[in-house]
Amino acid sequence: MTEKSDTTTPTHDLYAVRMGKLNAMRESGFDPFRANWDQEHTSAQARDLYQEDEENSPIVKVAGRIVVFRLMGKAAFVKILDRDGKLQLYFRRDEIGEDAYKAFRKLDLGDFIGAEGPLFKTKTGEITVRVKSYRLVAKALRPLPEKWHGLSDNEQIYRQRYLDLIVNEESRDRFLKRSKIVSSIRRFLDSRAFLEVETSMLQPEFGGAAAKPFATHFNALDCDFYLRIALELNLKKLLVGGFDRVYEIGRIFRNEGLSRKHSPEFTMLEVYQAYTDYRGIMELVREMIQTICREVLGKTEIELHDGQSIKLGGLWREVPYKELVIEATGDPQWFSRSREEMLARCEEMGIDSNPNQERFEITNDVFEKRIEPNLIQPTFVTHLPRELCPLAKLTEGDESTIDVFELCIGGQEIAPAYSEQNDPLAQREMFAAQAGDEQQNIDNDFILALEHGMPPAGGIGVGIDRLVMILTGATNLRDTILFPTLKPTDGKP
RNA sequence: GGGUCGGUAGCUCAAUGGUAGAGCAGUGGCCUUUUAAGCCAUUGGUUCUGGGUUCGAUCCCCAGCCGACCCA
Repeated sequence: MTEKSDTTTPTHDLYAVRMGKLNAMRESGFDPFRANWDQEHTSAQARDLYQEDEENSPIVKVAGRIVVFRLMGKAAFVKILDRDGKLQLYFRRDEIGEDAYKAFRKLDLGDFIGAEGPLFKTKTGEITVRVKSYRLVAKALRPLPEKWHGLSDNEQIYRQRYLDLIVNEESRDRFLKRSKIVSSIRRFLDSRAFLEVETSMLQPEFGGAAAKPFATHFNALDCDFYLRIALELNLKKLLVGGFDRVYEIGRIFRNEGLSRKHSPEFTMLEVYQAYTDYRGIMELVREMIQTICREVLGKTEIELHDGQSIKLGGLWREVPYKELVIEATGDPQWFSRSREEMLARCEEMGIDSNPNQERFEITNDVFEKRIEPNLIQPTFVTHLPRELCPLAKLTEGDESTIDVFELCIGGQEIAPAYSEQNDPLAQREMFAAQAGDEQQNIDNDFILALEHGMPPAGGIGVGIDRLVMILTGATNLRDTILFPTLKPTDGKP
């Protein structure tokens, strides 16, 4: 393996120097790759043990990667990084002995060490371990990126995320928050008696959303399968089966382009609750996001780069889709206009709209380009046109719209929610209308389930990556995904 | 897919149609409370790839690859 990495990446001096140090150690009988250390305290735990009365300061045993190395003759300051962050260590020749100090001087940035000693405060007040003994427990053969500017080459950040996590604190912090957000979601839903389930990713048919799937081949059955594009249909079958509060957090795949806001694989939370409707879900999702804010961020206000802030506390604005469109177009009669009239108005407004589109699609262009980007504060956009989703119930009294809301925050759509359609006959009609010439694509399996009876229910899908983006101030979806999809490199590193 | 910008040392970045530079990292030396530690010395380059123009190209031109941003 070592030879292989030598051929894929040119050996440079920094690598050779570190290899030399490793070989010298091995020849002297110490192999850092066979060493270990009992880490008894994380950096944060160690710091918590500090006592002003330093005589009584306990001995701590810590371990981590060396990220700062300041050598000053017969003493040195080192900082190690562990899962809780950084901790400063102070090495002195007269504390650890001549031989140990001599070996210590040969350590490199990036090496993993364990260290033990009492705590003290430096002149500038930083809690530091006065090292009595230490051990090298893994050698880094390659150098870390530059300590001050970190790593800024995007491709390297994504392909070698580990380097980004080591040197870019903001990135490290964002991924820690992502994990906490997900576990906070689980706690919240579990506490309300929702059942977490896992449904199939590999499916013979795909459905539940309008998106192109990734296709794959199942050799044993010699037929094509698809990676799921939504969780919806399976979860509703579980409502039929009597699991009347379910959720799934899982990866879904959509065979579309990449952009700042789109990734071909992303994480979706879908929640279904029986005996409620979209209004009940409205309250559920607001409370869920507010709980996450409290637990993970400790606040409900998020500062944006332009000085504005998103205020997630309290009640959220609620406004019908039609009202927003009429306001944006300045045309109270918008919804009775012809396609031509709509297109003409779009042109006036500088909106590029495909002239072959249906009226609802043109209207949706107005929404996506002129309305959504301005919905910075959390907003429930309600009563969308029925054509936009075939899986929701029609609004009583206005059958041109459906009982849904689209939650927008920070100018992005975060979560669509519906009063779920449970009338199998209406569902079949909606599917048929949508399928047009491709009636064979109607999901009869799903309708069969509905025919057995599904309780009235509300449901919601939350794009976790986008939620993390908003809550952590990321400007690019890929900054919230540890290993985002990239073009292949043809085997080159 | 289109437009704009970029690709130079391990990392972050300069520069020039005429022998390619800095900071950090590395190496050697000084330095026992540093905070991007400091001081002295020093190693390190297929300037993304392939063509072209030119006496001479890292720079100019063309094509390609990769990336970022914007648009579709």
